[in-house]
Amino acid sequence: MLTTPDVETALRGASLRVTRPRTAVLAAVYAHPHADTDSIIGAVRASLGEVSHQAVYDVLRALTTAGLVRRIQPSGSVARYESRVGDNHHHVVCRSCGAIADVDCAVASTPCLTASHDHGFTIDEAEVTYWGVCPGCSTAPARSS
Amino acid sequence: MLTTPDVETALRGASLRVTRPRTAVLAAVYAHPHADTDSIIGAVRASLGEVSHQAVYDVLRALTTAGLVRRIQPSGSVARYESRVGDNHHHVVCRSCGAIADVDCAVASTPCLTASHDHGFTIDEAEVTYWGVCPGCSTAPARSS
DNA sequence: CAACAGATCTTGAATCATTCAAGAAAGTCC
DNA sequence: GGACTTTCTTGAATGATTCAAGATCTGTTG
Repeated sequence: MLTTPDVETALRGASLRVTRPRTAVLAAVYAHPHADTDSIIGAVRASLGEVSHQAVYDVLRALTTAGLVRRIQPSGSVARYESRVGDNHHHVVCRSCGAIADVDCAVASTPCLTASHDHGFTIDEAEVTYWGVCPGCSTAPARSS
Repeated sequence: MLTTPDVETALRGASLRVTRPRTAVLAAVYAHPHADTDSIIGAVRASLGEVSHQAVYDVLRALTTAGLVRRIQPSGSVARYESRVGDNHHHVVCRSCGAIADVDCAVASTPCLTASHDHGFTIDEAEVTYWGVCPGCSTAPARSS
């Protein structure tokens, strides 16, 4: 569990002003990895009372820009946020229910960055998304059938 | 260049009915790799005259389901489609202008699939997205500055 | 070749995540 | 404590994508 002072320290460390919405949003991202914006809004409101969705969007963008959280968005999904940053890990996404789990890359640090200079691009990150079916959905038949 | 008969053969091969919108959409995807839906609608209308956007959406979904085209959607981008399927290749995306280029995976066929059974997921695909800056944007300063 | 059945296209509206804008409120620095 | 700037609130707008109902066309059978 992350304490409020921890969160405040993280914010100040990133030269961000410390406000109630910000501490609550950052704490929510830590508490609910891979949560979408709507879930985060819900979590923030549960701890602070009413907070505008716009504030949450703004805060998430500020935190993402500052590098305190990472935004991920698998195809067909809304934006999701996580607090694990800087440790080159990847994600498995369930094709059936959309669940996301972390996966430490088997290969060293930056795996497929080997394809580096193709087409003259200057590549700075390789993002890997594994697609499959989660344990829950592989036993239970797909809801849609 | 792909001829109309080629496209029709591809459609029939996938057990899809051959209609004008479908041949035009499939040809457009072949002609404009990584085009977004709106561009495809434009290309289709250029060759057929008026076609409803709904038809294009339907066709793209049918083609995607049939495996004739692949849908890709990097974070923050709208859906894009490409005709290269079945050859495990990946993409480089320019952070500045959103340009997309193909990258053949340096590693064998299914690169990072090594992380396979983490969390009990049954993984069937590993999708890699390289993020960087394209040649054009790396020389010219970012438009936004 | 004609007719049938079902898939596919057209039209028009709705959804929903995200963003824009303007003013009020709060945080930081002096 | 006060001024200045950033951030939050409120309310509306945007835009890709989807839903729905009816008309039309394709592939197939008689």
